[in-house]
Amino acid sequence: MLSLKKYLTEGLLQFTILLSLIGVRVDVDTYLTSQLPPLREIILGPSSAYTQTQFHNLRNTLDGYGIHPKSIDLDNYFTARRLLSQVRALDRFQVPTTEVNAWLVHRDPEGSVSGSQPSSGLALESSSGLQDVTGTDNGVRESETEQGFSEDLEDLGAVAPPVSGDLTKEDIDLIDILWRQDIDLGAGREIFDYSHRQKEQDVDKELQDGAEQEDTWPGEGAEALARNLLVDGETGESFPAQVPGGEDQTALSLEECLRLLEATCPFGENAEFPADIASLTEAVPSEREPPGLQNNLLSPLLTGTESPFDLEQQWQDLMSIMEMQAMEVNTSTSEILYSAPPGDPLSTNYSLAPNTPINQNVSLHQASLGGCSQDFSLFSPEVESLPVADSSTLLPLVPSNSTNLNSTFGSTNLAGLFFPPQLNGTANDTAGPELPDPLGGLLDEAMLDEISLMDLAIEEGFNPVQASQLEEEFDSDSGLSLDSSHSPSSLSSSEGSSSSSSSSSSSSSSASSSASSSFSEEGAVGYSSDSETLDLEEAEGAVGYQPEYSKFCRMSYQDPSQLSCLPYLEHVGHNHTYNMAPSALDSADLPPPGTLKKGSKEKQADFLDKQMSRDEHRARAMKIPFTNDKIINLPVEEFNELLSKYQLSEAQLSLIRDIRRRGKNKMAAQNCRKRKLDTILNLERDVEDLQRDKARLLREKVEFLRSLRQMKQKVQSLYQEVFGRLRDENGRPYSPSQYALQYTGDGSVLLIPRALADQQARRQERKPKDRRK
DNA sequence: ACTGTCTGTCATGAT
DNA sequence: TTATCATGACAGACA
Repeated sequence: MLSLKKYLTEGLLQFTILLSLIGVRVDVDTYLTSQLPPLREIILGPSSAYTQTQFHNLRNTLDGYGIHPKSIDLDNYFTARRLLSQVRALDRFQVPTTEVNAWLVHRDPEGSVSGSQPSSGLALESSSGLQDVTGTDNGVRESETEQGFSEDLEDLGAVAPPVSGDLTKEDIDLIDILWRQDIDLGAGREIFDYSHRQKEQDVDKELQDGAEQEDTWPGEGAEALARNLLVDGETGESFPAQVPGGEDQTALSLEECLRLLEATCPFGENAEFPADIASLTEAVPSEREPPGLQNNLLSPLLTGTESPFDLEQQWQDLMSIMEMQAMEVNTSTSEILYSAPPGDPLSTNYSLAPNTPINQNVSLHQASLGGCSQDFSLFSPEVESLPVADSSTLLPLVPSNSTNLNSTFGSTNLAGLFFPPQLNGTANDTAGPELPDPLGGLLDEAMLDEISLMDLAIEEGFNPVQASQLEEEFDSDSGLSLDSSHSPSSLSSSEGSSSSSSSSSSSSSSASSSASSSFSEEGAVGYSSDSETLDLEEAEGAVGYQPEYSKFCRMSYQDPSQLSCLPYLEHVGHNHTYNMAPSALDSADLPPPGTLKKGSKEKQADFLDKQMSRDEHRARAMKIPFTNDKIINLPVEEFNELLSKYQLSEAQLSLIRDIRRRGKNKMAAQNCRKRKLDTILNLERDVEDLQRDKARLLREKVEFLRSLRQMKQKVQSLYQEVFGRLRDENGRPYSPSQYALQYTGDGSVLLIPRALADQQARRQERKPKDRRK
């Protein structure tokens, strides 16, 4: 729990930084107006504070384009930037990992990540990106750099998890500070109110719960968001669902970007397409957005389609962030899945599995993981195969899409929103049927099959594990309580517990009870023999073998199927005389040879006599002059010395050696059994731990897969979006059947002929297979 | 009487 | 070689 809290705290800080670096401010403001407190708190607070710098950067940058800093132009700017960095981020989708988060936290704020993550999208900064070519001022570049960094964070899952109830006062204070800084920028203070935060936390809790119970919130969140999207929390500007101005500004920004893009790239073959578009998290694929953005943005280059400001996109952004937050919680400790080529540019995988973006999820759907089942529904074949209510969402260039906004947006079916645009080819040229599947390589069949199996396994293992955890908590107490309660004759044992071995089941239990205070955890060191006749003197201090006894109880308690504690306790009446302390053994003196019959002087003599072992009786019969304890436990030298002191017959010596041998073997057997039991218990614990780990890893894997799917869908939509905006010299769109975008390792985006792209895709597809072999 | 468990003992191998 | 230990197998005691 502590680790989780720590992680959440760190995540919050990371997320703060992240958001500050992202240009999501305006969008976030939109979210602020929503009824989704957690986002408002987590996102807005930090972002607004850190965005201050970003904000000014943006302003400076935007000034060059005549965008008013306080106007809705910011929205446009951010939208444009988001698109660019989305495209830019196409080549660095990565599985979020905790390790990476840490790395990001300590990362140089400069944003020069290329060294540590060569293939990351940050490489774009150094690459011949759009900005570089166009020679925009440094401000832009910096902001983009930061944004790229933040995007990386997001891509890597660095988004802070919902803090929920664990939000510490420091966190709140930090957020408060950040918000205060941001108030100047127009961010509504009410959003930062603690009450809001409480609500947010509640929602966060739901989100976290969703991590295990898998998302029941989306619909509500979407509705709430939809209701409140209309007001910009920071600027206070009303933001109607169909805000014409907003798109215009956004369009302008985009237009500028694209213009730069065009200037950079002649849009011929191999034309370089520096994709610097905003963060992925921020820009959950906005199927709606494209139309609106295109609308006015790309006037010279693109045929714009009109659409209102994209509410759906914002909603999706929100959902994306929330998803990542929720994901973060569960993936806090995961590093395993990160083995997937982290920096592997999408170019590597981009066209590996064209038109098969979703089929991998079949196994997921089949998985019956309880907690995740609902999430799986997002990717379930049925859902994915469902006809998108508004296919236009996937077709940015279709002007008529805007009209369908409400229908789609109103839908609570997330699956529909995240629906991959694979089927849209008919409606739009840009939405080519050959849309590559950049992430297909990450979701290979084997991986998914494994997940399916793990899902099945987890169902079996998870609950038992939890149960065992609870049982372990009871464990220590249960053993003692059972033990003490079980010894009905403890009182009777008190009479002769110091020196007598138990003669019956009752006395034996007394022995065990007395031993409870003196037994040594490590192995049986004592020895006591069965008693057949009364001999109080000789009776060796019978010390019950508490450890083994308790362990049996424990084990049986943990798993009733293995051992039934009660039945075992019934058998406790046996002579559990292990681990007798050497001192107790020494206390037993030589038995008076004549006391073969019950001594009337000692009441317990009867019982004790019965407790005598066969060897003891034999020894007495043979008139062995020393106790069996000594015979057995004395060191060899002392034992030999002892033997030398007496004139013993051959029969006596033989008996003594047998007694010693048997006695030692007896203890050895006890130790052996104890070890065996310990081994079993340890194995049991190991199994439980492994089951827990397995369940945890499976959850993490599921989360990763989910995020991967989302990112893949983002990529698809962005691909279509970007591709759809590309125009050749004549202003005509490129045919997706003839051209394709390809991402290179340095972050640049190339427009290459489809044939070449397919060829490269095939080539890269073989590599992983070869590696496997 | 039967059964399961615990325990002691033996045989055997290892140290 | 002897002593000791470890362990499987067996049998007796016990509930």
